[in-house]
Amino acid sequence: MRADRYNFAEAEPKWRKAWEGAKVFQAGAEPQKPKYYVLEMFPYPSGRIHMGHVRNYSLGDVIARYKRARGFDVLHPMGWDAFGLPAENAAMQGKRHPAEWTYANIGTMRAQLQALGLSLDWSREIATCDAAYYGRQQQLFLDFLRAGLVDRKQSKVNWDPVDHTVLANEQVIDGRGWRSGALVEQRELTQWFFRITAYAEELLSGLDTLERWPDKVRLMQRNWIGRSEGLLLRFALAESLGETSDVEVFTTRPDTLFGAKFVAIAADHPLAKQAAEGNAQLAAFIEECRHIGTSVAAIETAEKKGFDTGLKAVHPFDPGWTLPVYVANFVLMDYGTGAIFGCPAHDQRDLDFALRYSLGATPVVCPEGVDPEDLKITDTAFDGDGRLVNSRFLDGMTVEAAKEEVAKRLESTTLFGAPQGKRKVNYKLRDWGVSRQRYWGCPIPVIHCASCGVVPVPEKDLPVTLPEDVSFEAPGNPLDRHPTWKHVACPACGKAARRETDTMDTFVDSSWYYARFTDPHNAEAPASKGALARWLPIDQYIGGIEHAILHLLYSRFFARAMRDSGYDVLAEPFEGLFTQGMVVHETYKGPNGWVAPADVRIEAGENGRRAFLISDGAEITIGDIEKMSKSKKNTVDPDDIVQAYGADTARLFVLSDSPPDRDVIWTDEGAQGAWRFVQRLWRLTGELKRVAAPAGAAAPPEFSTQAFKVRQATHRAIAQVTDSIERLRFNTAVARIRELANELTDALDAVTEAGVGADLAFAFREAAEALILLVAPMTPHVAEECWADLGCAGLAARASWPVADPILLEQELIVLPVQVNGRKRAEIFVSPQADEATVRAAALAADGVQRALEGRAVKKFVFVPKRIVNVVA
RNA sequence: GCCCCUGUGGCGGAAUUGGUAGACGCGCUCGACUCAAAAUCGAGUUCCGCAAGGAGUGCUGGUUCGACUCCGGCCAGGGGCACCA
Repeated sequence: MRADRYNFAEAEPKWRKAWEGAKVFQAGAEPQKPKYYVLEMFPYPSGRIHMGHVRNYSLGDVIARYKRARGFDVLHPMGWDAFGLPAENAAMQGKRHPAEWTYANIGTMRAQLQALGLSLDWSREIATCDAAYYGRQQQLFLDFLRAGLVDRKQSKVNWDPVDHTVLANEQVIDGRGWRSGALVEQRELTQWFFRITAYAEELLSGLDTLERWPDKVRLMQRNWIGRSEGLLLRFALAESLGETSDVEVFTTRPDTLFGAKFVAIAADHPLAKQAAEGNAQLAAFIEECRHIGTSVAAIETAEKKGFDTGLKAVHPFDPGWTLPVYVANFVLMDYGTGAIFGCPAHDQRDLDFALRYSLGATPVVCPEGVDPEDLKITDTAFDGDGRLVNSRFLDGMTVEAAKEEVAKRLESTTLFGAPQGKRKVNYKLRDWGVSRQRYWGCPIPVIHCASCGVVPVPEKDLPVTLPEDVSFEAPGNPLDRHPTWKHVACPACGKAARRETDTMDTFVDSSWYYARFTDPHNAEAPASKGALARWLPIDQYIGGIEHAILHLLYSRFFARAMRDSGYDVLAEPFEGLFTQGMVVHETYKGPNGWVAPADVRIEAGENGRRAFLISDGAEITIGDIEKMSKSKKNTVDPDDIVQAYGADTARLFVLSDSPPDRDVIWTDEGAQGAWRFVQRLWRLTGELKRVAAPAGAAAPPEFSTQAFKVRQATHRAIAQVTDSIERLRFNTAVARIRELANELTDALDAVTEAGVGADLAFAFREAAEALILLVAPMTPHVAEECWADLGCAGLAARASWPVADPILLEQELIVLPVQVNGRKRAEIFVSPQADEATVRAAALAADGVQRALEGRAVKKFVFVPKRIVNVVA
């Protein structure tokens, strides 16, 4: 017996079981079909899923289910980005082992994700903290080491004094640790680095091939890589300082060389250290520079400060012209050469500095149409284009030509036996420091031997597993404190040696997981050749914009590093990328701070919405709509929604209304709207079933107008929903499905049960099945329930995508708007094939057109077939 | 400071990519059913106007038969980078 209401609580688990039993979502079962790899960024097992996860995985699931219906062998896997600091923090606070904490969270979150009915191949589930996974990562590390893509170098690192760990530059936000928020200090340590800079040019040019990536992300990566072309040039010192007789600078503006007023070097430049040896004041200044420079607050307020070393640099084009050499706090040691020449007239920073130390500013570039005599530099530097002035042999040249001329001359002159200048391309991109002094990460598989140096762990000894018996009582790295773990015999000479106790940055874990999914249980290799070849690249990757730079750039690097270590993978792992928006929610503020939505009652009237506390009825303030966060208490727990309305409602809501790349505002009313539609689908298919032909009925030879119209509505919806899904415009796909539901409701209202002939019955059957299949990627459970109720064979999840019949998309009569002078005045009904003369006659005869013309003559008649008519009078 | 994006009803948004602005949903108003409520169903809902009609996609100027869409200048909001020589 068919119930009036759709009971999701019964239906949803039932259909998930059916899918599981039939192994519908297992990838690779049909190798004869084309492959499609859709992947959402895997979650960190923080404890519970949030609405952002629901949105991310619902988006991916629509694509996965749609592509499956279109005949692809779909790979849609799920795993856990399971290493990282929170597990260790939890261990310190809750005295639980990080592994226990992590796997408990994974258990909870897996159950939550499964309750959403996602079409995932759970047989491929991985966790990066599993030795089966990180052992293969260690293998990759050794491959990269062998290929010369790994470095070990002394380096100044960002030290987080709270988390007791080194942070990558990218993990320092506003001078503070990205997790702890503590002010970062600088320390010198020997660190492991991936040589991502070796791929700077390739990572940059590769962006141009990523046509299915958002422009925004490509631009952000481009800026991050930060390519600039310039010139390395050496200034001779008028008097050598010890061994040092010159200083090399990098500049992108060699054309402004005749405007130079000073040379500035970084505080940690070797020359600065040398000069400070006999100069206590300079040494003090250098020390001062070291203390600022980390926090952004300091950088913003810090003035351009310098200290004159007393050294003089000789101008490359005039032996009699010397420039003072300053140590300056705004010169960075790790970009270019750590030294610059300053041209105050054409660089704002240089000007600020020159004004402070009265170094002058001679303009050497004059914009077109300005008299050089009128050129005055006061407090704003001119960085625009123009022609050279005050520059001897460069005078009159364009900036471009002058750059070329200076480069050419300095390349051919020599200083101390080497060319004085050299063209150079510089990048902002730095090598990727991956060492972390942490326990809960992938151990770096090398051994330090006093006699053999750094020795890679032999492959047969992989994985290097984490010891389980560790304590988190003291700060610092538990691996280093462990009594036995680090003491091993050197694989090369057999003498006592020491294991590397650093673990890898967790960004390493997420840089290749997509490759592991192709062959997740391989015990010999990261993945087999065949699996990589079959599944990569990822056809559609989906995740948050917050990973626009780091994760995506590291993954692109990893693919290249794998390629160059002998793996058969493409340089670009993600062919299509989609960055989805956040789930946001209104905030509520009462007298005692933020109030959770669950504790608020909203009243809406003509005069707007007001919020009241449920507990005592007191009115509270409705605040801004913001990203869901615990601090603002504006979160909605997905479990509560699934409990109250079912998974389909939650899925439908996050897909409706907002385009997927924009933020979606969670509202209770909207959730109820989604719930109503889920119920309506059930009722509507029930009503359609009552008048529809049985499943599999043959098409009648002829269709009445009424039946034909129902078929047209169905096929037009099929075409438009398909197009929307292809373009990832799920909000319009949902809207179009709702429109079809409205049209079918109207069609049902217009007939009586007795008046339905074979043709109309066929049309209703076709419509009901199409409606269900179109909505199935979004609300798969109710679709399955309706599908079964309609008597259709098999599972809706296995059914083919409906195909629109082009003949049914054509219309015999169309509505053509008629404008007079660009304003719509009438509508005429004509055949889409109607010629201009016919349309003109009909248009001019229309009442509204006659009225608007007021007897004036027609000056021009514009006719765009199937679109519009415009009468110009 | 530099770079980028976005501005459409009360709200989220749609618009065949230069061709009927406001699809679809939320909210609201009125009505039906009900003792009542919920649920459901029906009608309406850009603004001004009783209406005829007029105005209208942040502002402003332009191109065009025709502009939310293209171009110039402003304004507002959001994001990224940030002493990168």
